[in-house]
Amino acid sequence: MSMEKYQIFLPVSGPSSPSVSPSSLSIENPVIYFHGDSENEVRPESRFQHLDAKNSVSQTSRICKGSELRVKPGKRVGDSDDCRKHRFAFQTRSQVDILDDGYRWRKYGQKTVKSSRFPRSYYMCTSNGCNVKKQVQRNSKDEGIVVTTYEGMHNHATERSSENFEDILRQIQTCTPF
DNA sequence: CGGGTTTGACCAGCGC
DNA sequence: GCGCTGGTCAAACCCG
Repeated sequence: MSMEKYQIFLPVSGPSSPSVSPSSLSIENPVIYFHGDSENEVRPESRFQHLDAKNSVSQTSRICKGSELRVKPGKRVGDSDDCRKHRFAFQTRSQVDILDDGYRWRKYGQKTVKSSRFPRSYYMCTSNGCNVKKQVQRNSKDEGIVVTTYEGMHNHATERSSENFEDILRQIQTCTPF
């Protein structure tokens, strides 16, 4: 794995330590991208693009762009704020799509996307009042890589301990200040 | 029976 | 204006 693959994009605001802990996975060469706060005029997308312009980057920005604009009458207006304020994407090399991050997720949709030959799955947190969503998709260039995009902040604690991956995450962040 | 998944339909934004 | 695309809904279904 190249050194460049370990570059990490830290959020300008938002979760200081993302609750991402696929402890049940065989994590190999995690590649993590954090998406900054667009409200603060920070455009981390450009930094994304130099690393992986064709995959998770463009999709992440498209996802949130759509979520901001598409608010149905009387339906979850708060989603747009969460999306703008807290979102990040990361990649893991894994055999399974679903990351065990300690939260409970309900799948609410799956779509085939044009940019990838693999379907994109949509999940929402099942905790009452928690509007966090995530999207999971395999990298079309490398099907061993799973791209996970989180939107929003959990307003509750994890249901299970997720220390294993947090340790890994901490090590990565320590090794690669950006 | 309750909770989660599947899947087709629907809707809105965007590009042409 | 229209078609394409992505995100969400919701009914049907599955499973413990």
